[in-house]
Amino acid sequence: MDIRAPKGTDDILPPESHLWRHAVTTFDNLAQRYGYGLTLTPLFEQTELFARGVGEDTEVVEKQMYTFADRKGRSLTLRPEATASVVRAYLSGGGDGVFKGSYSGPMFRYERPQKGRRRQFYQVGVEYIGEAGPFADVEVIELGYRYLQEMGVPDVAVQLNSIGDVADRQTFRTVLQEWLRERQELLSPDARRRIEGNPMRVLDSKADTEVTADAPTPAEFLGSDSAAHFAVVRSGLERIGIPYVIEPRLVRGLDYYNRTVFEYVPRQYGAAQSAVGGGGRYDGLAEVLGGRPTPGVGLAMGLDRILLASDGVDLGPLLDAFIVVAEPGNTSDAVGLASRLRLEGWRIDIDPGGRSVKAQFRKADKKDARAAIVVGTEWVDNEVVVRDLARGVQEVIPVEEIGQWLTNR
RNA sequence: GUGGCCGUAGCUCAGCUUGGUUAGAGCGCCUGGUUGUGGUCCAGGAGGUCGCGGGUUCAAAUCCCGUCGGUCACCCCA
Repeated sequence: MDIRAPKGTDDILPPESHLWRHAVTTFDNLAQRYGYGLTLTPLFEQTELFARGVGEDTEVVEKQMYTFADRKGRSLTLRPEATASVVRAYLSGGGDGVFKGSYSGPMFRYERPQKGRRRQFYQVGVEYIGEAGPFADVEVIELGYRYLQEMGVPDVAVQLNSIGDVADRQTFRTVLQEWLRERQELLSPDARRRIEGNPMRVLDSKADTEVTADAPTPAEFLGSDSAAHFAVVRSGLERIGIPYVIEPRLVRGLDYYNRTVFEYVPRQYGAAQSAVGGGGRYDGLAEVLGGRPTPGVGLAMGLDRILLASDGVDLGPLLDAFIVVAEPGNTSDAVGLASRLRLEGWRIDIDPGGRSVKAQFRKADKKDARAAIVVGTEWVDNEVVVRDLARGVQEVIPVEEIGQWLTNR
């Protein structure tokens, strides 16, 4: 086999894929409980959407996008994230009122793969569009935190910061730029390059932590509105019992953020890519994309990293029963029984290949079935043997009682 | 884009330093341990161009060069 999956992509097969399905359905259910509706957007968009939405000076747009020309020469890009798409979809649909959307699916970034970083990776997320008030921030942050709890990710720290509104950022940016220019020769080449284009990102660069230890932080430049907003976000989180820590240097890498930004970081997590999720407010994004000014706040969580950080979740047995064909002559009856039980909604598998009873039981075990149903000599009396595989006990019951028997297990 | 480590059975690896008869282990897989019964145990079996190409040598998984691939880290992000 000389054709393999492209660099940085993975095949996710059973049984591991069951965990992924669980991750997605858990998120779907949670988002529904918070009033978010499923929002499906294209996996590729006009390149312009990300260039403008995410920001020309960001790492993502500068060198991580999968961009290609289609047959008519249009520049398209596989989505590196979903927020810009959802906001675009909101605006395309009229862009009126409050919109709460959730999504899940693959994102694409051209990077050197490593642990917890793939070229095709999977995110779940929500966007709360059209609401400027701080309780939207609180709700989004809470939802992400609850999700990590449900996914068995232990000891999650919510790192929180406010980088101010557009005006605050402008003031801060100017001051920070000045401060950085004075220390240019101490900074890494990357950081020096960013002074003009995107000075805030120097702050959370690990290479320059020593130099920037006493640099000005966004918090010192919050206007009264932003400060009040942030105060309510914090008290709101405390009110519902979501623990957080203020991280003054957290600024995040995408240009569209303003005011509240946050990340979820599991403590004691070995891999280098520590954040399993993050998000923030993006009140200016809609305008950048050509829509009317619309506030918004959102969240994205990386499934790959969540599953790495998770202690594990118990999915329970994958099959309700495995049907064992005791003699070749019973195959047709057994297949018929499987059909009926599946129609009733039970998860049933069967091996009609004429293997030994022993082999079929082995398979029942391997397939993680709760029970085995043996179709054998009792069939002429309309009976089967039902065996509880976990307990190792079995009994003979009439065929029509199988459903009842499975229900009571 | 930069750097470290690694490519031997489906998976995880040993063997390579001191080149030499049929290349090993564990797990997994298949079959069996008589009478229709799994998960434990026991026995047997299938399965390998030693990533690929070239070189050195009487002889290369083992030494040298190249190449492709994987992996981890930096940068940055989910």
